Amino acid sequence: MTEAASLNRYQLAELGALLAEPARAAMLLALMDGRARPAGELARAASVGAATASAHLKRLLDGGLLGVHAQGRHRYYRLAGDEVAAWLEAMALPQIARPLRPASADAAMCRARTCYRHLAGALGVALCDAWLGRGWLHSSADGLQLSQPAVEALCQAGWPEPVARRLPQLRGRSCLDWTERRLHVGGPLGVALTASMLDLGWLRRAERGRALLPSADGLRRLATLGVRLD
Amino acid sequence: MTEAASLNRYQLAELGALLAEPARAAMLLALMDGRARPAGELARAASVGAATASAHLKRLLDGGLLGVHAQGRHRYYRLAGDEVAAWLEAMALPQIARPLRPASADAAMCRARTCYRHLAGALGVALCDAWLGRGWLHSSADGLQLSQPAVEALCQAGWPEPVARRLPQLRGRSCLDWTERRLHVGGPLGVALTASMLDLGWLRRAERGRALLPSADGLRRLATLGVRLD
DNA sequence: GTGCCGTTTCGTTATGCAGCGAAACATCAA
DNA sequence: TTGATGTTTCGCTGCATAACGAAACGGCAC
Repeated sequence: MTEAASLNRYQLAELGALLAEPARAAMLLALMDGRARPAGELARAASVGAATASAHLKRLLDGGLLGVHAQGRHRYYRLAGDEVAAWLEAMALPQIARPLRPASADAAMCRARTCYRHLAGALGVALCDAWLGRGWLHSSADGLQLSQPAVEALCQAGWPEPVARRLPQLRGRSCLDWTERRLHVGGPLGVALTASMLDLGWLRRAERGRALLPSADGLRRLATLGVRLD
Repeated sequence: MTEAASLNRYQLAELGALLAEPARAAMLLALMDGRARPAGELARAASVGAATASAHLKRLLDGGLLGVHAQGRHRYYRLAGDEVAAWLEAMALPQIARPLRPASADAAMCRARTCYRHLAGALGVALCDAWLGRGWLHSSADGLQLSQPAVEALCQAGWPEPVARRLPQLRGRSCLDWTERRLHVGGPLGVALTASMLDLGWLRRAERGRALLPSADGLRRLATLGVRLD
């Protein structure tokens, strides 16, 4: 059976239908940076009324693509999980778009961005390569793991010690980077690393979109950890 | 801009809409093994009339997902290229399907299958790993290349010499395997290797679907080339 | 030539669904 | 309490399009 190991025609069509509306596509794209957003903001992002947006969000929720948590009179929607983010990333990858229309490459996005909630782009790939090369990351059956020497080095570089000490307990998932076509660190480990770098001010989020902007200090610190951008 | 480096909401919706119809999804799934099929056969695969199928095929063609070549009174449709196949593979990957419905894993598909026109699954990954380990494959900026010692070994194992001699001129593309989550050899090199293994009878296509069945002889020969299935 | 077959085009019908406004519901701030 | 704000539900209209049958257009065989 062609579809035995993956989706059958109805499941595939159902997923396609969820993307088939520009309003829903816009909402999903707006959520790809991993932040949760209230319904009204998503309605504005999609340029539709509140009632329409609500209906679309319900469909995406029922389809398993979104999660939601209520807080006061707001309902915050987010992508349902890392798999959904990875899937969307793959869906929206430029290779297939290129023949349709040349994609305008955004330099900052190529350099560093969030892939859902972890670091991707040239910087993410450089980090993964460098640390694998130094033996700071090793891959086992259940994913990537940080070694003890890496923890020491992170502390040296200014990482808060209690946070660094917990990192080896987290598992990383290698995640294919669509602009670089090489692997970077995702999963709980990738998320934790990225969160710390944001906290430390080595990176900050762009006002809009998924780009991450490394600070001068951040680049210096990363260089001492073997991570260099050409 | 969120979508700067990839698709905007309209392009994403357009692609979604192409998948959103079970009939079109069925046609695409039927073409994922890389073979070209006439319109009538696709109509039957999708369980719709000839007129309806023709309209769907036109939409997929205009959308850039299919290619076509006429031969006599038949028109043979095929996926537009490797990127489309890879994109569909990503669309239909089981991770996102799992929460919707547990996917029934097909043992033969997991072991060996076509990823569009090249070998994927456990066997494809094993081949890639083994040959990279032996230095028979090396990766350069523009992809994977077969080394001369590998050519000699292939000839030893029964590969037709003129074919084997041409292999180092072909470039391979490393392709992420969705069941194994590791890389295998795609691109022109992967296609050529797979075609030869089919010609040699080391593999044969399953009657239906994308599974590839290795013969006892094929497994023996592959083992002499370092490729082993656990 | 004539008939057969695979395919596309045309014309038609019917259905699914996106969109909005109005109203209901919930939460927060006076 | 009352009013303001964020969100969902309901009812409605209009449009896009999937489906089929009939007919037209090719290529092939006799």
